[in-house]
Amino acid sequence: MVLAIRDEFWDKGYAATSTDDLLRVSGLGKGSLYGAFGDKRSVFLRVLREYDDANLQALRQRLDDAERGIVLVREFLLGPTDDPTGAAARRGCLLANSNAELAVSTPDVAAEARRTYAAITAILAEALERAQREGDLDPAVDAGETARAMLAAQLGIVALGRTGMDRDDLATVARSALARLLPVPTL
Amino acid sequence: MVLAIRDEFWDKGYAATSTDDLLRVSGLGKGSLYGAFGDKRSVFLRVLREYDDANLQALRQRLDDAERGIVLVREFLLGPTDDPTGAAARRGCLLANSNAELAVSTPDVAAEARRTYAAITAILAEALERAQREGDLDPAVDAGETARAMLAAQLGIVALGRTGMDRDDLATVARSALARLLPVPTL
DNA sequence: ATCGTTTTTGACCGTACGGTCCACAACGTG
DNA sequence: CACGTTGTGGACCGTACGGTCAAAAACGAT
Repeated sequence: MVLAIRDEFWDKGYAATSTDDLLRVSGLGKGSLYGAFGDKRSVFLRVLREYDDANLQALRQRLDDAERGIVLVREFLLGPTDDPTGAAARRGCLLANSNAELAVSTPDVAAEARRTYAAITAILAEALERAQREGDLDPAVDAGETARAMLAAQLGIVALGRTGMDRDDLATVARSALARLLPVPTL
Repeated sequence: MVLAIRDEFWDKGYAATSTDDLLRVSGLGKGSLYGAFGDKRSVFLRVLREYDDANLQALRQRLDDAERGIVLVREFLLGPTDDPTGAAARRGCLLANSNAELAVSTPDVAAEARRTYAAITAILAEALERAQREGDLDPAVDAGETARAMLAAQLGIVALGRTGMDRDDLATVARSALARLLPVPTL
C-alpha cells in the first residue's frame, strides 16, 4: 500500500502526483490517509525515508552476505543495468529523482540525500578495504576516494538510465566505468 | 527574460513552477506569453532546448579554443565544482533535473536528454583522441568508452552537487574521478 | 447485546491552477 | 493625422488541487 504510493511518486515526481492519485493507488479514503500520515508532504518524506533506509539496509546486508568484497562493488555499478526489460533503469532512483526535483525548495530532501550518499560511500569504502584484504584490489588504492568516485559513477549511470538510453549502451557505460575505477590486479 | 524563466524552472522544477511565476519573473502579461510560446509545456520545452543547445555549443567552442584536448576533459569533470560559493553546484543541471522529474511522463524530455548526452559523449571522445595525439593520454585507451565513463562521472558529480554537498567534498569526488578515469602518462 | 472508542468515508471548502479572450495600447504606413 | 496591424494586459473561466470535518461504520470490551 505504501509501496503503491511510493511507485506513484517515483514515476510522476512529487509535484505532479495529486492527493487523488495517492488515494486511488492506496485504496484509502481521504481522512484515513491524512489521519495516518498528515499532509502530502509528510507522506512523501516518510515514503522517501523508508525507501532510503531499505536501500541502505539491503546494501549493508549484501556486503555481509557477499563471499568477497569486490563482488558488492561490481554489483553496485552494474546493478542498475541488470533488469532485462530496462524498466527499472528507466525508472531511476527515487532519491536521485526527488533530490533533482526538490533539493532547492525542500532542504529536507537534500539533507536526506547527503546523509544517504555518505552512508553508501562508507559501505562502499568498507567493501573496497575488504577487497584489498582479500587480494582482489591493489592495496595502494585509496579506498575512500575510490568509493566516492564509484558513487558518482553509479549516480551518473542511474541518471543515464532514466533518459531511457538503450540497455546495451547503458551496460557499456557501466562496464567502462567499472573497468577504469577498479584496477584489478589479477583477472 | 527567457533566462529568468529558465532560472525559475531550474530552481523549482517544472510542475512546481506556476504560470503566474513565469509572468512575474518575465514581466510579461498572460496574453503575451501564451501568444509567443503557447502553453506552459511549450515554454518549458523551448527553454530546455535552448539551454541544451547553448551548452553543447559552448562545449564545442571550448574544445576548439583549448590549447590541448586534455584541458577540456579536465574542465568537464572539475567545472561543476568551480563556483566558490557553491551556488552553481547546488543548482545542478537543468537538463539533468528535468529528466529526473519528467522522463517518465514526458518522453520528449527523455529524448532530448539522450540526444544531448550522446552529443556530449562525442565531443568528449574527440577531445580524448586529440589528447592522445598530443601525447597527454595513453594511446591504448579506448577514447569512446572513456568518454562514456566520464559522462557518467560528471552526471554523478552534478547530482551530488545538487544535494548541497560541501564544496570541498565535491571537489574531492571530482578530482578522485578524474584521477581514476584519466591515466596520465606524464605528470 | 450494549455502549464507548476508533477508523473510515466522501461530501465539502477555499484557493490557485492553466488557459482563453477581448478591449485596448503601441506602432508602422500612407 | 488616420488607419490597419500587431502586441499587450488582465479580467475571467472551469477545473482540480490540498486539506477539513462531521457522520457513519467497524471494532472491542464488558
